[in-house]
Amino acid sequence: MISTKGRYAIRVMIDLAEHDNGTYIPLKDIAARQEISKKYLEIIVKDMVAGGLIKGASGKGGGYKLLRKPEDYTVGEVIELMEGSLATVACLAEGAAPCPRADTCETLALWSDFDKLKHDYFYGKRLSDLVKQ
Amino acid sequence: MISTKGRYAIRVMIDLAEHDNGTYIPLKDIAARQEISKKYLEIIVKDMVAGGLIKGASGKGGGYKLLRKPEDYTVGEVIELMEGSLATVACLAEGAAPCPRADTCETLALWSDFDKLKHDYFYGKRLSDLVKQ
DNA sequence: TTAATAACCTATTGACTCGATAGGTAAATA
DNA sequence: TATTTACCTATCGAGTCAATAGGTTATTAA
Repeated sequence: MISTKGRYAIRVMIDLAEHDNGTYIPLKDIAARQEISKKYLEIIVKDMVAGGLIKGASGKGGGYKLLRKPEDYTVGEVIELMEGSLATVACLAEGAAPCPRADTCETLALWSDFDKLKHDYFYGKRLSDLVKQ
Repeated sequence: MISTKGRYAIRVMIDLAEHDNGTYIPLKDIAARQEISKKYLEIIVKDMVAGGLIKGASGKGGGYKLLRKPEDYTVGEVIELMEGSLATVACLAEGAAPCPRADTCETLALWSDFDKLKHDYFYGKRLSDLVKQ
């Protein structure tokens, strides 16, 4: 299950893309449009800034904006950043301890084949694919 | 992420398929072969019995056995039973409250298309596909 | 210069899940 | 009748999830 962190992050990205007019978009506006607690969103956009997805500016006239064009973001990178990993099972996550049963594991291919499918799907989707014109 | 419940359940199914000789297989043996705590497996096989995947028999000579042939089990049904749902996001899980934003949600198709892919993948895999000859 | 705005920071919360462990009871067979 | 085995209930510590709360710093417009 993808948690609110990943899901809300994508909605923030879409909102920023749809309301991009060169200026910074205040989180207050995004929170109102998306009907998500602004306080909770703060935590999420903080990670998005740290991860290089968006840029923030303090003070009056401040807010957030995208760093790239919508077609240059993949959904996969957003989810992976926010959720920590896209892996279906723990042993396939980045930085996981090597599994001692890997050589004889009869389910490894099941999971890794699916992970490939998942990776291709989400890295094949771009932010621009989600934005309404 | 698929938890140990789903993953261990599949390994139990594979173990039962590979050691099926008509008799019941004691959980002690499965636990030893799979290197999983027998006590913990008890919780898991209990759900598997309740879900109609396997059958248990008490007493000496007892244990567990499959109810169908390996080719008549799909991986999807095992995971879905053990994890409760195969859904990627909460709003698409069976019995979820209808989302008030569904009509205008710009991410719904993203998730439901992926869920279809996932469903097809896991319901397309059979237990017999995982068993070594 | 000051008031307003908005990001940024740290901490805490309650509910829940995860992955087990523990100890006991009932059933079936050799 | 002793042994084996499933079956049952309860509990646990650690962690995650989805927020809430309150304060500080940065920036700009009046």
